[in-house]
Amino acid sequence: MRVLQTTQAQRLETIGRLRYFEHWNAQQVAAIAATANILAVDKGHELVTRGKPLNSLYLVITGEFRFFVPIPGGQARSLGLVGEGRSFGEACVELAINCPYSGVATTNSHVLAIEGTAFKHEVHKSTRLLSQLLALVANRLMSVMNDLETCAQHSSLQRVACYLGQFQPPGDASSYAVPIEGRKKDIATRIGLTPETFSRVLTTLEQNGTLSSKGKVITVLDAARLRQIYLNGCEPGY
Amino acid sequence: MRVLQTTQAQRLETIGRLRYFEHWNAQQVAAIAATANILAVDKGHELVTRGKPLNSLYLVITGEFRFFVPIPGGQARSLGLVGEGRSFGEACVELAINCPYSGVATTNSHVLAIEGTAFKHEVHKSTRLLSQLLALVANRLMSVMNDLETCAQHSSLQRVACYLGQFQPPGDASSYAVPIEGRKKDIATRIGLTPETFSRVLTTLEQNGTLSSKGKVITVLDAARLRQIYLNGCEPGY
DNA sequence: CGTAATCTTGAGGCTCGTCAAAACAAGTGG
DNA sequence: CCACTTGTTTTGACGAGCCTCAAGATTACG
Repeated sequence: MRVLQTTQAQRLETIGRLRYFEHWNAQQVAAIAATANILAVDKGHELVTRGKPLNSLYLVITGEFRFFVPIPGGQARSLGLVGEGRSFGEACVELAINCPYSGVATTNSHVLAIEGTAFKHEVHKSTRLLSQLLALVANRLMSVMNDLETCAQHSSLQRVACYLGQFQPPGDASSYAVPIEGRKKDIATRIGLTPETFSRVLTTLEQNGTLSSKGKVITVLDAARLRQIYLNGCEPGY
Repeated sequence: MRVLQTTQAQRLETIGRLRYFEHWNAQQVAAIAATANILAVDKGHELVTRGKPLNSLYLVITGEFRFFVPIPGGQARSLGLVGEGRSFGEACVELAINCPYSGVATTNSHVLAIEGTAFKHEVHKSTRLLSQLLALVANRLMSVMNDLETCAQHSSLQRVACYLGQFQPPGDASSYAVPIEGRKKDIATRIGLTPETFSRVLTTLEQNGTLSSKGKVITVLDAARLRQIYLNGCEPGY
């Protein structure tokens, strides 16, 4: 990881292109640009570490980051991916606490690192920015609650069914595609399973016609049956 | 559950006694008091339900509520307790989404129900109130992340060790008390175990001198060993 | 003091994790 | 374009750990 040498003008320009700052006025942007840095992060580098202080918040300009909770002597628990234009670290910066997760670059990436205190200072003067940040943190809370519900399911079948059910579009289409970003391994650990078990469950569900799994493309074919599996658990026949 | 007939003066007086509103000025308090109600909730009544809209946020005046995620055909996953002076529902109200958890009164309780739209309207006009709410939601996020980490542990021993480790006070005292509010059953499901397994793990840890468990009082006696269990997992001898 | 709820203890079955190896996919350099 | 490397996914066999069911002990409460 290295800090790119940038001028204030360059940083302003970068920030100006990010939708994250679309409600920020020129003065607010200038204040945080003055303390910001652009970092080049190599693939595989751990930019933030669970338990360590987090003095900046980060915005992904290009590339992608994977987040997880490390577990002593075992598979880390995945939390998800953050791609271009999205951010992380707000809640830690806000509370000035140690980071509860680790994050590594999945690709060579560029990130904008914004000094936490400057960010807080600007945001806390504006109801508009505070509202925006509040919504972001609240959404993150809901997302984690959702994960928590999924891994609270008893059986591996139910966990997978619960996970896949999230992606059902509004309406009652019985067939829909499930987006798989990143590795299946990460989906597995995210819902509290090993990659092996996750793979086995997918083949089971494929064999009984509930879904089709071809490489990185999973398609739910029978949403009603998926829902039955979720509700009934280990009903005989599955 | 019944709505108590109250006057604006009574509601103002109730709100005035709650620390939650200590940074609210008279005008702000008056605005939400106008839309508020005081509810008497019987023990066991489910005030909020997972998946249902939540149009109010709630403040517990007297009594206590238990929150959980219901799981089809099995033990619900506990989320924790909310006692007097504390609140719930902010994040749902903010995002205007369905409630991700259910909550029941553990005792006959009185709660202040505040109309969500009025609350939002007032809060979003003030940087001070927004900051307060942001901190509250961020803290809740961290709390859930913490739970998530605990139930991500592999073995039941590690989960319990991880849970108990949270309560270690700063410094390196090897002995400390663990507060148990509510039922052990709820601690168990909160960390992804059955009550039976949780009970067994406690007796195991008691037999090897790591802690003492007498009814509702758990005392960690050997914090260093607890930490070893957490780190090493199924090390022989435990 | 009696009823209800919670907690503990016991026995057994089954799911899931572990280990290991093969199949597959993707990216690299010649 | 193809061999090679690296990393991910799949498949198989096996065993441990946890959940389930059930009954007893303990606590809380009216």
